[in-house]
Amino acid sequence: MSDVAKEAQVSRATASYALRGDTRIADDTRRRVLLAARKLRYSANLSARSLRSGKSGIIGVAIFELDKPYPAQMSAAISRQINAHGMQAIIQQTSNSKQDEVSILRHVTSQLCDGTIFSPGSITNEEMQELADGKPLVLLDDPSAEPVFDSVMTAGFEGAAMAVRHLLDCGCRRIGVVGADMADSTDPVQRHSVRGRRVAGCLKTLKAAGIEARREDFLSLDRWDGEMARDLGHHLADTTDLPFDGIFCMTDSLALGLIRGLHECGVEVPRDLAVVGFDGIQEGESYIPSLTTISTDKEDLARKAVDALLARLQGDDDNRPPTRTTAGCRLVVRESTARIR
Amino acid sequence: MSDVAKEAQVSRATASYALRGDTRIADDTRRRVLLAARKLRYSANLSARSLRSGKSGIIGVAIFELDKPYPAQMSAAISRQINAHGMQAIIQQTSNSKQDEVSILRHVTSQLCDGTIFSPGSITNEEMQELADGKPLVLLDDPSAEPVFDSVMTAGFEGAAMAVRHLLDCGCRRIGVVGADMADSTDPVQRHSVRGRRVAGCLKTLKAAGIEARREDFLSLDRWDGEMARDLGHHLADTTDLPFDGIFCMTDSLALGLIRGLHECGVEVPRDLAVVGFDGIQEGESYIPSLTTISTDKEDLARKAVDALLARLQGDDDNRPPTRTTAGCRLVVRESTARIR
DNA sequence: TTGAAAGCGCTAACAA
DNA sequence: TTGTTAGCGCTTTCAA
Repeated sequence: MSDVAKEAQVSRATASYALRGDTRIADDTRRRVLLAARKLRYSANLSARSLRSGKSGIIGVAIFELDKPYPAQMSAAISRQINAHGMQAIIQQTSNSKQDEVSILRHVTSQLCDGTIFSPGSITNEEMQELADGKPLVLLDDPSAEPVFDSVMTAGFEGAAMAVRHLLDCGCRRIGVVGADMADSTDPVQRHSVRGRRVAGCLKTLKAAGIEARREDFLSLDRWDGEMARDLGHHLADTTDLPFDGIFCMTDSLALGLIRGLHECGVEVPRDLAVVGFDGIQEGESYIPSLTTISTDKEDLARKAVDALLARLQGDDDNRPPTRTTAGCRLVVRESTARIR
Repeated sequence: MSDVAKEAQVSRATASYALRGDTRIADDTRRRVLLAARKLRYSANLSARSLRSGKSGIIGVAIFELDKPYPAQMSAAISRQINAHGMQAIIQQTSNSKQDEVSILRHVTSQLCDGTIFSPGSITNEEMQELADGKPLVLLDDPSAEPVFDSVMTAGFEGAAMAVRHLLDCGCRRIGVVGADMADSTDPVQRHSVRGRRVAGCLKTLKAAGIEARREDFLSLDRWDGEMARDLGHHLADTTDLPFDGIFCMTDSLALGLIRGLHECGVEVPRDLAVVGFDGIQEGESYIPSLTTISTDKEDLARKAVDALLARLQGDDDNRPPTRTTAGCRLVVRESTARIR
């Protein structure tokens, strides 16, 4: 920077101000400095700036497996949104391991990022608060009953309710749910989780339709993983009498795995039963059959998350209570529920 | 750090050495320092460390669209590999825009990362060299004729040759190629690109089989995008006589889009023609029909890329010529080529 | 084996 | 409107 200042015949401080567009600097001076900077191909040292000012212009995005479609598409959308605000986005993978979550918060988020959009796995609010070290965090699908951080939620309750409503509208009467326990909607720990809210939505619609939900209609899985759903499909198809004519899966990946598993055993969707997913991943559109789903509006989610973070960053009032917004979602009807009643 | 030093009753310098495991510090002293650090929940300030030492322990991964399966799965693998070496990985999206590529190199890579694994889009070697500012770069599928940086390649030539060989083995005689021009293998600019190498592989196998390649069997697309392939599928299916009995697609995403497009017009894979993709994305496994593909070994690619970067980082000899390695790949035969001859 | 002290490149308070 | 100057928290040279 000294070189730039010398070239522009000003002091280092003036150069610093001019480069960052401080209004106190005269237009003419600023122009001279910018010219000099361009000429010398100068760009400010991030470490030094960050050390001194505590700001880096970098926003972190921390999310579980990036090789799964939903988190990948979500973080891509958030990253674009951050760039649109002139900041740099860096994405990190928590791999659903607490150790990685802690390490990211401790070594990158709190150190380097002005703020982070975080998809919490097994870490607690207390741990986050300590590790974030005062840097603002916006959580995606925060499962806490008492929010401590700003968060953006997916519309689990409304979405699942719509999904089951749609299955009923398609004429389904024996509805199964894949990826959760019926008890998840009442369990104090699971209740506010993605899973709990989606189950609650299912139950609401079933109840409204006068259908009694039964525990055995909820098929839990150890992980939300397409391979597990595929195995479940085999298992379901092999039971002598198919117990369901419609299935709601907690995620699109589960739905696609399930459809594949059923297919491998001769049960076809939508011919033999209807399937609805949740998330709206791109893959569902070109799958055969294409997947009916509750599609979360990822642009909307990204916008709300980034806006919440920027509000905190510019925030005059650091102590205002955490906000909680919900991303839009809509039912996208495709082939997987195209049943002749 | 002063606090830690005081707590451990040593000087700040000693604390610094002890924390980083310098051998000069007596075991006993080190233990005292580590204990103090833990007690005070101290962790070193990244900006300060990086400003002073020029090292951050962070490796960058810059890749085009993260919402596409192949780059997402690749960067996830690289990120895990970096973590396995005890370093932090940050992923950035170039969105295939030169502006983003420049911005990432200028503001993050050269400033913050000890090195970067970079998937070049439209940026030139000269620009990278200037922007990287001495920080090592490892390129993924570097298209340059004269490499300037270390790089890891996918086995485009061998893979494509295998793919077409497999189509021939399945009894296909009228083979189409989707996503490239025949001229790409000879065009001086495209020749070393992913596209050019894959086309060259096709041509080699065809020639060896005594089949003359025709320009019109190569169906170019503006972008490697599933939607474009889907449209192409419509178009192909609508021609009175299906011109191909086997198609090799430049990528799995193209293959899935194409199969879907054909399906929408009543042409079924593999019944009416066989399709092979390239990349080995997870989605191909559970698609209906499951996709035969040339699967790039992503773990191998990640390992080679990270090893090359670490070698440069520890490198005694900064001037040794750039290395170029190739990731393994294998033919994975699935339903999309299961034809009765 | 440890400590004192300089300084990485920048920003921001203060002075002019 | 611009310049002077004191650090931000750490690492590393040099001296003890």
